[in-house]
Amino acid sequence: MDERQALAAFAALGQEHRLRVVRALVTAGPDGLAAGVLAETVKVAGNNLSFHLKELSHAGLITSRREGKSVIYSAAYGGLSDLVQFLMRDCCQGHPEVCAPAVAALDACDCTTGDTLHA
Amino acid sequence: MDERQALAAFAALGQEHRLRVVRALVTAGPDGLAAGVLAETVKVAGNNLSFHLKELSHAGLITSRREGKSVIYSAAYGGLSDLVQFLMRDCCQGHPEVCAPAVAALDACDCTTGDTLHA
DNA sequence: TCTACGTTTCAACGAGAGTTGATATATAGG
DNA sequence: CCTATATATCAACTCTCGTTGAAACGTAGA
Repeated sequence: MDERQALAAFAALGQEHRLRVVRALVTAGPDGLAAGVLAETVKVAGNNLSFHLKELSHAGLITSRREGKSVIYSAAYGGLSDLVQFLMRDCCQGHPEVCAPAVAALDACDCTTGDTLHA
Repeated sequence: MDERQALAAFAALGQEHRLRVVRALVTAGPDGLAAGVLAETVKVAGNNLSFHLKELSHAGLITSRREGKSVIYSAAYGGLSDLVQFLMRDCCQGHPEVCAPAVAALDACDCTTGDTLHA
């Protein structure tokens, strides 16, 4: 991920309604949520939400698929991890203990309770 | 970290000059960089940079200390990790494999080459 | 085909963010 | 004390972003 993409992603997340959308989709999991459901969850008018969803999609943070009359949005987990990686890259110039908290933060994720990683 | 803080942090990072400042400080390490050096690095006028540094500081992403005539800024690694944690919290609702890439992204950090973590 | 529903697009308005230039504060040295 | 350096503050302007309302598009069922 280059600076331009990261910039778009952070700018997208720096907006109340868009951040709530991403959080809702991250917790919702890969099944995602319909645009209408998101509109109720985030309490934003449909047309306005559509604008934000477009921006999030363009920033590579969410993906969409049509299912009948509904459009289902889901979090782009790959894009999110790329963003985290961009932010913390080269954080350990001779001082590994400094950015350890950042890694520990993600370790708190349930992902790591299994033996999928750190095997 | 609550939503309001995360929002301020993401909004702060969603600006070209501020993102470059944070990246410069993250790679610089805990020793930090003087405001003047940052101004040259990011190529922003001093008065303008001051405005951005204030915003980053208020967002909890950087800290400052005075050393003689200079003011030295450094990355607030704790704030950064809190932000990452906020973004990815509850990402594993029954699908641990989904957010694994995000953790793997941070694992690529040199921090994890030592046995400080995952012991 | 017609109607209902869900979602998207468009133009216009209002509010806020970023830049600039001038000015002010703080520290160090002569 | 006076000057030079480093950084911060302020007011003004410009421009972009987010919201709103009206209208269009796409899909499913009668």
